[in-house]
Amino acid sequence: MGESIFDRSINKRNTLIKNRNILQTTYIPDQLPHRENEINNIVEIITPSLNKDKPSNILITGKTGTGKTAVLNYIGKELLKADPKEENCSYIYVNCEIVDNPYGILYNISNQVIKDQNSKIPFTGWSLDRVYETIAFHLDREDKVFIIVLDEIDRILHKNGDDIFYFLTTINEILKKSKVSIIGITNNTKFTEFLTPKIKSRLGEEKVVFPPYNPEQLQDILRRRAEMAFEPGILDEGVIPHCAAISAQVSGDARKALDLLRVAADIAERNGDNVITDAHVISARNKIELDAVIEVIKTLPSQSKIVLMSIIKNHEDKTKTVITGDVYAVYREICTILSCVVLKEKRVADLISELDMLGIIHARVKSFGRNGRTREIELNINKDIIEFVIKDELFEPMLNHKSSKQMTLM
DNA sequence: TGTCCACTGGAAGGGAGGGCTT
DNA sequence: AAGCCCTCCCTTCCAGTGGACA
Repeated sequence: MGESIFDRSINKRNTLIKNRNILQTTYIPDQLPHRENEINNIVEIITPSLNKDKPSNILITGKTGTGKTAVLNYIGKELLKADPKEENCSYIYVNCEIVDNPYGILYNISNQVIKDQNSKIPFTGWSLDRVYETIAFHLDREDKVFIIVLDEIDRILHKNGDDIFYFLTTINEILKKSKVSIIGITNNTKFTEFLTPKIKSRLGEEKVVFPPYNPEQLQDILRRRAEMAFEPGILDEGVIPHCAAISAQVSGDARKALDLLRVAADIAERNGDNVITDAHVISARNKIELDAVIEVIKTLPSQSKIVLMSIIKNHEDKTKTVITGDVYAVYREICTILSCVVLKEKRVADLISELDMLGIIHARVKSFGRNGRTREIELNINKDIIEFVIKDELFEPMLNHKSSKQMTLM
């Protein structure tokens, strides 16, 4: 065997990280420290399901990285241990962020309920009513409790999700034998405000709030993971407190803390350093932020990219404030140059709002008196980064056309 | 004090594209 | 093949509005 270009890289790897898996945010540890109260609380509520009694519906709220998903996954595992053959109770987990339309969610649920390959629901094509009926029919063929966990439940709402909530919360009136109880998870505390009162009260029969971790708790969580993931002695003593402090500042986000630690370790490893230090944590923070931004911009639909480009072009004149109308004018020009479809004002205005929600720009509504009321648009991210990312085949013609000065910047 | 601008925000609906059903 | 259905992206329509200016 000859030498491979990977040899050097492979030798350098795995010197620091013993078990990378443990630092991934998807990893479910055997213990979830500092969530004992929440776990007990939920367990108490859903225990009746083991006797085929319907537990109350639960609405779980808490910011990102407070362990909601981890806890619910953990509970699902434990429930299966208590009832291995699922004779009394089945646990169904659906992440509404991945599939956020009513059909998709029901399809997802049905896939876990209907085991018989031949009666499966097609992933599109049926009417929702038919899907409802089919799911209800299959639920009732058994005689047990179905606990349906809807993670990121607020995502459904924007997509006309009223019907699906109505279905899920009233389904017990149709069922003769089986029972369904819903556990909704959301990080949006205002989520229930948008629900009709009936659905609101049904969905939130019980409420469990996950508070953010404080810095000490975050440190403890990180220490436990680090012990399993790393060889001993490779962590500078400041590293864990530093990771914890950074993420405690934001929202007590354990996911972020773990990301920091993992990426810091990656960076140290790649540099061939023997010890993970504060400096690595700082690089990690920058890298994570930058990567996230780049990823968001990269995956933007091309029309949004053009809108974003229009905003940048408008900002080249530093003296004026950029408003929706200006952006639209430039947007038209760019579309013409690229010879692509020109969307209407309303749509472009909506795309601007979306860019704002993604945090790429800051667009707040402001009144200019006689000059109308519109959005004042600012860039939230370095323009060179955006241009660098957007510069794909789509924009080659435009960048060449506009100015060669711009090109040299990249 | 009222006017009036340049939109905003919400709703409704079209139509293309996925696919099922008969 | 014709008729449905759902979702996504988009257009059309319209009432509503904060504040500079007359």
